[in-house]
Parts: sequence; C-alpha cells; structure tokens
Amino acid sequence: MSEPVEYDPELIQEKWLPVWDEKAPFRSGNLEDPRPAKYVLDMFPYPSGDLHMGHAEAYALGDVIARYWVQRGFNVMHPIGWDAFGLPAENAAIKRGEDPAAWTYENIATQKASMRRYACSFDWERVLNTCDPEYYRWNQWLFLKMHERGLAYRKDSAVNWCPQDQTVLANEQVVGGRCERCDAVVTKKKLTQWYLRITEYADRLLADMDQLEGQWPDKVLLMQRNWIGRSTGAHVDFEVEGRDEPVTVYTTRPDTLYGSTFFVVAADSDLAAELAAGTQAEEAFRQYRDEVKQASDIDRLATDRPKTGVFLHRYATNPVNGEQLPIYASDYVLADYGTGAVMAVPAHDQRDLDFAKAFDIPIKVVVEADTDPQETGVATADDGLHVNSGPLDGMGKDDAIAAVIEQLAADGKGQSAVNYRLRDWLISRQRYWGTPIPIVHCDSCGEVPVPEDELPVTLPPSEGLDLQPKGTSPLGAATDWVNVDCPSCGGPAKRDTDTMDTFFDSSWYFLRFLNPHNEDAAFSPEDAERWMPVDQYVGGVTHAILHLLYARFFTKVLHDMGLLSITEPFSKLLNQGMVVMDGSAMSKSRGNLVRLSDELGSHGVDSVRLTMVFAGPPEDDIDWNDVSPAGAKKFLARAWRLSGDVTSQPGVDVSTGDPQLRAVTHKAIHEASQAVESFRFNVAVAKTMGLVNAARKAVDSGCGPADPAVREAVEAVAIMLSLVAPYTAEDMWSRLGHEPCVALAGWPVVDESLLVEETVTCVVQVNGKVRARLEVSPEITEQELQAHALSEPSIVQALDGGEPLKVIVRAPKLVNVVLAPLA
RNA sequence: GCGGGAGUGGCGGAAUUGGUAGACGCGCUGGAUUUAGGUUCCAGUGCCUUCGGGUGUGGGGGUUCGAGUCCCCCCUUCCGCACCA
Repeated sequence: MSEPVEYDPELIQEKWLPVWDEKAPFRSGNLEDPRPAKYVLDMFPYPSGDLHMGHAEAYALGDVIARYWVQRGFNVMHPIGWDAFGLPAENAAIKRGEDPAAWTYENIATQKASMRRYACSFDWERVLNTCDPEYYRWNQWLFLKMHERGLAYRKDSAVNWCPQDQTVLANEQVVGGRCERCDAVVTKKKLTQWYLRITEYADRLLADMDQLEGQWPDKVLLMQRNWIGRSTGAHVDFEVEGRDEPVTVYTTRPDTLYGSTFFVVAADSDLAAELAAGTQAEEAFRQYRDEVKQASDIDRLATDRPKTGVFLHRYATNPVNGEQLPIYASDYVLADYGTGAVMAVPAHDQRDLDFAKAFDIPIKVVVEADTDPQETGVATADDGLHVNSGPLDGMGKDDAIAAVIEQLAADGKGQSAVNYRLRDWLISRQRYWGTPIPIVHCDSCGEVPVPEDELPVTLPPSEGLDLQPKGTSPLGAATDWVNVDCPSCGGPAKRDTDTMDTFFDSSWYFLRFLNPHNEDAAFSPEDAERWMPVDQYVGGVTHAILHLLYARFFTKVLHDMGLLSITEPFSKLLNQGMVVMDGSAMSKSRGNLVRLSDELGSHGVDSVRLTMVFAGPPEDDIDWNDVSPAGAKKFLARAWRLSGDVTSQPGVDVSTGDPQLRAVTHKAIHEASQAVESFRFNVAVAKTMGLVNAARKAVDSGCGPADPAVREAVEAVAIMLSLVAPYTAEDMWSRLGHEPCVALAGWPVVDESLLVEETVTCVVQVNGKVRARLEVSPEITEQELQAHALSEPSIVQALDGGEPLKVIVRAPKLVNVVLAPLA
C-alpha cells in the first residue's frame, strides 16, 4: 500500500469534495431528527462577480460556528442564498448589454461553485434567490399585508435623490450626503413614493434591544439606539397672528420657554411657504428657498457654516408670557424632524445663538450658568437654576420641565411628547431589477391591491426596455405589462411601475430558508416555532443599522400578524472585520486587490480558511500583508503528517495511553471548546497547534507512535481541525482508519479527571517581584505553602535577613512576602 | 462638535474574578538532515546587563501586598452620528 507522503491540498480537495456531495453531511431538513435544532446564519451575498476575500473571511468564521455545533450534536441549519436583486445587475446590463437576470444567475452559479470548493457547511437544499418569482411573490404578499394594516402607504414628499443612479434613496442609504452605492452627491426631489411605517415601531425597536444586550455587539446596539434617536420633551402650541391654527413645535427643553426670543420654521417646509405668502417677505423667502433647494446635503453638512435665513414679517405668540416672537425661515431647521418649526432659545442652544448673533436678535438667559452666552458666543445647555422665568424661577431643569408642561397642559397649549429621529422607510425605487410593487392605479378606484391569487406580479422581460436611468421606472415602458384591468372595477388601469428597495428582500429571507419552496405561504409558523429565532447571525458591521433594523421591524410586524411568536429575529450577532491590504480596503483602483481564487490556488482552501480564522479576533480587520497563509499551510502539513505516524488501530483503548499526553490532549480540547464558544477562534487554533506540537514530541521522543494516547491526541486534532480545515481533517481522519465524514465524528468528550493537575507552579514574590517558583500540590494548605516558600533558599537570600512585614498567601498559586519598605 | 472603541516584542496577536506579561504563529539567529535550494527536525529570540540583576503592556498620577486588567488626567488612533431643536 503506497501512502502519499507529501501534504497536497489540491489532491485532497479533489478527493473529498465528491464524497461530501454524496454524503451531504449538513442537510438539516429531517423533521424526525432527534438532535436539538440550532440555526446558524451567514448574511447572504450579493452576486456581483465571484466571491472575494471578504466573503472568505465571513464564511470561514460562520463555518467554524456551524461545524462546531454539528460536532456538539445539534441539528444545525446553515443555509445560504443570494440577495439577487439590485443595481449592479442593471448597471452591467446598461454597460454591456447583458440581461440583468442572465448576469445575476451566472454570477450566482460562479459563487455557488466557489462556496462548494471553499467547503462551506451549507445545506444546499435550502438555497434561495430573491430574484426568483417564487421568492419575490412573498415580498409582494408581505407588502399587501402591510398595506392592509396601514403600514405601507404612499405620500408626497421631498425625498433623497441620487442624480447618478436616477432613483430615490432611503435616509439610511445616504452616507455623508452621498449615495451609498455610487458616491454621487444626493439632492432632494419632491415625489410621491411608497413608505413603510417603521416609525410606528420605533418604541418597540428600542425597547426590545434589552433582549439583545450582551448577545449583540454593544456597538451595534448603540448605533441602532442612536439611529432611532428617541428624545423626550414637549409639544408647544404657538398662536400666529392671522392664522387659524396654532403652530406646534417640538422641544426637549420646554423649561427654557421664557428665554425664547424668536421662532424658526424650516425653509423647505410647506409651513414656511404658507407663512411667507402675501407678506412683504414673500419674494425674499422664495429666493432663499430656491437657494436652499440648490444646496445639496453635502453643503449642509459643513459644520461651521454661517446661519442664514429670512425674516417672514410675522410673529408667533409665546404661550407662557404672550411675547411676540419674530418668525424666520431658515435651513438650519429640518422640515422632517419634529414639526419642522422650533422655538429659538439663543442663550441655551448653540444653533439658535449662532442665528441670533447673525441676525442681531436679543439673547435672554433663563438658566443660570458660569458664563454669559452673549459674551462667549457659547450657549449654556446644562442644568441650573431658572431665572427670568416667572413661576419657574428658582427651579432646576427637571422640576422646571415638569412644571411648565403641567401649566401648558392646563392651558391647552401643549403636552409632553416623545420624538424619534427615525423616519418612515421609503421603499420605492425607479429601477427595473427589483420586486414590482403589487398595486394597480385606477382612475376611479385609486390604489387597488393586486389580489393575492394573482401573485406574483412578475417582472416583464428586460428585452426592449430602456434600463438607462431617467428618473422614472423603466417598467413604465412595458406597455403590455403596465396596462391592466382594474381588479376592483374592471376598468382600464395601470400597474405601479416602481420596484421595491432590495432591503425589503433581505428583511425576512431568514424565514424563507425554513422552507424555501413552500408554495402556500411565505413560511409556515410551525417551521418558525422550530427554528426561530436565528441562534447565531454572522455578517459585516456595514449592516449594523439598515438591514438589522429592517429585519427586526419585519419580525415585529409578522409577530403582530400572528405568524411569529418571537419578537426579535437574531438572538446572537457576530460582526466580522474586513480583509484589507497594507492598511486600506482592497480595491482595483488602489491596486491592492488580492484575488481569492489566486490565494486558494497557491495555498489551498484550508490554508486560506485557517489564515482567516487564526489572524486574530473575528471582529478585527485582517491585513493580508500581516498574516501568513504559507505558515498556515506549514502547520496543516505538520498536523497531517501526524495522522500517518499513528500505528495503533482505530478503537484502541485509550485509557491505557501515556497519561501525560492524555492530560495535554484533554486540556487542549477543553480550552479549544471554551475558546470557540466565546468566539476566540484564533485561540482555539492556537490550542490545537499546541496539541500538535505535543503529539509530535510524543511520537518522536516520548511515548512513541504506538501509544494509544497518540491516537487519541491526533484524532482530537483531526476533529478540532474539521471546523477550520475540513479537507485536511477529512484526510487525516481517513489516514487514521476512519470512514467519512469527520464533520460528524462528534466533538471529543473531555475527561474531567484528566484536567486535574498533579502539581501546580507556585510563584513566590518578594515585594511583588518573582523570586522563586515552586512545584506544589494543588491541595497544599496556606500554612504549608507559606512555610515552604519562606524556607526556599532563593527566598531566604532575597530576604537578606529582613523580617517579613506581611505574607500574602493565595494557595496554591502565589505567595507574596512583603518586607518593610526600603528607607 | 457629540457618542463609542482601541493602544502589549520587529509583526499578527495571547493573558477567568486584579495574582508567573508576551500563549500560539510569522519573521529572525544558530544547529542537524539534504549534493544544493526547498522541506523537515531541534534550540534560541521583549529591552538593558558588569550575568548579581535591572527594566518592561501609549504618557502621567492614584487605589492595592500585588495593576496590561480598577479609578482620574493627558496623548495617539480607529469607528459611528453629525444643524435631530
């Protein structure tokens, strides 16, 4: 029998991949499966080209977790699919004349092949693509359910507009005033668009985060909290002369109401236009408003930009003292936050102060402070005693807020209020490659939902459609598709031509995985009871706000619909870092792109996976220049060689093996388990390396290759390595005389009795400095240990005849002898 | 500006509740094997040292018998939000 003597990654990849295809060790569909269920989910990829280094890291980490729980005896569902709708497909279509669908499915095939080669432990029978009608049909169904509940609605408003992509963007997709996708400067445009009423869930999205505390990264929870941006304060009504209705403002500091000296409305709000109409300021206002509209968000972002505005020649009445406050229109007040109008208190709000200084408006201090805003130009926003505030004088902030709200409520001029930064989610997109919105517009019936039994509303073929962005959906040109009979009255009507934001698709895909081909429902509640919530979600921190917030929102909506008992979709979240090169993100233009296929070719799949896992903590970025796939390969070869050295037979009684090596083995298993469960995968690998080193030594210069303890150690190595380096592990397993699959071998059971150490190293310090090390029994008493330590020659010498002031004994690990401090 | 992390050898990184700092690996040095290179195996590797020891986790202070770990100030750096009333 001729054994291969060289570790050849290419060879073992070719050898085992077909075997795994046949055995399908990661199928999770059997309902009779007695193993407890666990749902491990990797964020699904967008199919733009082949997999890259970032995918390789993310999927290597997710795979360690999934494979670990399989080894621990769980029925692990670890599915994968493709987030397949979206702009890149369309852009490729425009640039190269390809069909978005064909382009997408080709890329999916490429990525799928790469994932198989990469040996991800996915259940290949649960694959879904969001661009398949059998998937997006349920997008449409969900949309209609939300429409029914008033959660999907259309409104007319100024929206974020990307002039490059010629489509609207959700607030969340505008990053620093630029389009998240193409980096173009975002402008505003007034359009009628579909929204989801996520703001109705703001309080629950906030409150339920308590469930996630400690399970999600603190950073993500914080980002979500900030994004939701709950604040408490009051709504206050201001009468405006010549207007029937009062104007309401939202403020977090109603206690400073006596310090208000002017009033500001958002320049781009309807209210501003209305107030300006017919005044002598009308022309000036119009001019100013047009300037503001011209200015992009990026201009608005400049922090130290001077305050601008127009006096509207109108006045609002301060409800607490009847003072007449001049009304200004300015762009420093946002139309879509609060009520789009503010009471300005220059002494205690920096923005108001800046404006007051620019427009020479009086500043009235109503909260005592050490500094004078008038002189310093710095508004004082801290707590303090109230002055010049009528009944509030002498009160602190909290008391004053309570008192003024009580007074306002009694007068019918205000009440306490909660406000959120979160806005409703704009989901309409004027693009082709997405889920058609299942609504028909009828002149006589209005917005008519497409009847459920007519779903899906499938996309018309792209052939013949001009996909070039032009501000309206390309679907509008598919006349045969657009013109339909009204489902309500039968008269001529038109389909809605917008498609859904692809974040809609990814907001519930984790539920579709439960039964991706279910034709009767989006998912069955029974399946959800069995599998949900996702036990472990793995993905990039880039989705810390958007995707995760939307998925949480959908889960709550489905809960309210009675389809889910849970209220949070993801119990645990791990955000892996990025793979960078020379300190910066890889990109073609930077010329620092490392191609995954090249790395896999030169080092092998297992070496690349091991490199990803061993590089450091999973949350940290990996600089590919700092790590060593060649080193990883060296280690794998070293481990693999061990499997050929073992001469005992499978099933040999290990209890007779070398006790020293056995102790090392069991300690390594124990520590690696703990490391995996606490996401310290790099440490788990280090422990495995330690065991390999110990086994090597045992074979070469210790108990020898025939000792059963060597087999025990090497089998443990194979199983531990199966999480990270599945090919190498499978080949080792085979060389050790076992049948595949090592992935199902079961995690080695730790014999607790072997973890008990016979001796412990005790450190003896003098004045906190280590002077001696003693090998002592773990059961040694404090008295014995102290006596032992003090009689140790090196300690006697270190004491130099000095009398110990105190001796601290922490048996069995430490003795600290404290001498009188030196003069 | 506001909020949140992070600073440990030449490098990536280890270090339950405060108790041996630098696990594991990369790199480097030396040795063995090899015709040579590569591979493999062994040994060494924080810094200084008069070889007794001294010193050391961004800087400074504090608590403690004892601090990488806890507290205060500062520096550097990364990330998130950014006129949110």
